[in-house]
Amino acid sequence: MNFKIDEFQKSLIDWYLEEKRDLPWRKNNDPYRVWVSEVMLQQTRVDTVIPYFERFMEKYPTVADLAEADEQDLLKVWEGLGYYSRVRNLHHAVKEVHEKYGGKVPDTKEAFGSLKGVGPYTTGAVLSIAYGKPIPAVDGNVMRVMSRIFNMDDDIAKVKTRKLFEGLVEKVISHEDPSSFNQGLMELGALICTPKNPSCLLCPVRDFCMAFHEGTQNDLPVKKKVKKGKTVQYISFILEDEKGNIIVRQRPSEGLLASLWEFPNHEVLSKWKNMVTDFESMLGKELGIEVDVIEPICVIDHVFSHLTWKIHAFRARFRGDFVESEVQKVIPIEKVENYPFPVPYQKIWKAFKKLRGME
DNA sequence: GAGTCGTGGAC
DNA sequence: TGTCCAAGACT
Repeated sequence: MNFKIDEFQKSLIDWYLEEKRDLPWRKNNDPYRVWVSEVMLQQTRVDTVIPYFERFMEKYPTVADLAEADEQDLLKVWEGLGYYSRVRNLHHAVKEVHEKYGGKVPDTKEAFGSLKGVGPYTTGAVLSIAYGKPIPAVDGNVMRVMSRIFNMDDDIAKVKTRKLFEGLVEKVISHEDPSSFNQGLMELGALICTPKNPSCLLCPVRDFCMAFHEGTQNDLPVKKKVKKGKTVQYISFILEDEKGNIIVRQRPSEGLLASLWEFPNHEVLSKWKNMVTDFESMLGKELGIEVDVIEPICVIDHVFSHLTWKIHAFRARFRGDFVESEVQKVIPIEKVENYPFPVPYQKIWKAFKKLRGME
């Protein structure tokens, strides 16, 4: 097959300019705006991101606004979007841009690419879209599209393969319009060159595609399967006093769901005889209060990328002097939702409200 | 290089 | 219910 680069570029870019979706972050090319969208879109679907992006840009329209933001407020805006270190890293990086670059997002690979949370993909995406730089932006879409166009069976789960594709894109990227070229590859992957049942008959670069030529498009890309993680059981109490106050606590600042809030809980240990009574007495000693379980709320199965939680949630009442701290508080029931909670605890809270007839 | 780090939608 | 993800980065 005779692969003419300029014809390939034109076919892809013409198609993109004609068919691109009208998405909120495509309203203009403000580098900060593009940057925020790219961070939100990491491993996250477009439909999920849209409402979060709108709210985020309304609350933090500029670098200066975000630089001055409060960490807990940011987590609340990000609540439910997942991969919470993204927003912490973004905050850190934006503060650096604010202080070190006077609020102007740097336009070089070296400066922008060394910011926290900005990897090879985000570097290429932001610099090509916002500044028109011919730098590859290789994500899952691009690897799928390229592996089909060049009929390559390299395992796209490997870092080495991403680098291979970056080298390839460098050779074929348009220097006229790098933005439309990069976005065109991704848009093609999202709309036409889909993981399953690609719409090859509608594809603008079908004539350049070796996999279509060979009929191998359904076998590509090759990706090693990830093994699913183990299940860990937890027991959790929503603890109320007579006045309707609730105990909440903050998770550690590093690791899974860092700095988000939750209800008191503990992993169910195999040495326990009865998780309800064992946790009841353990919590009572730990917090210096009397704890009485009232009734079960629900059981939540929550699947993460690498493990599963099974949480047994109960209503309970507490009496005595609870000692508060920065990470462990008694708050009025109507203020619970001011705190950022991960989804499994949101579900428990919702079930609790229903049980108590609060909705 | 292999784990860690979320969530909800499609099939 | 199970599987595979979706515009990745960090350790």
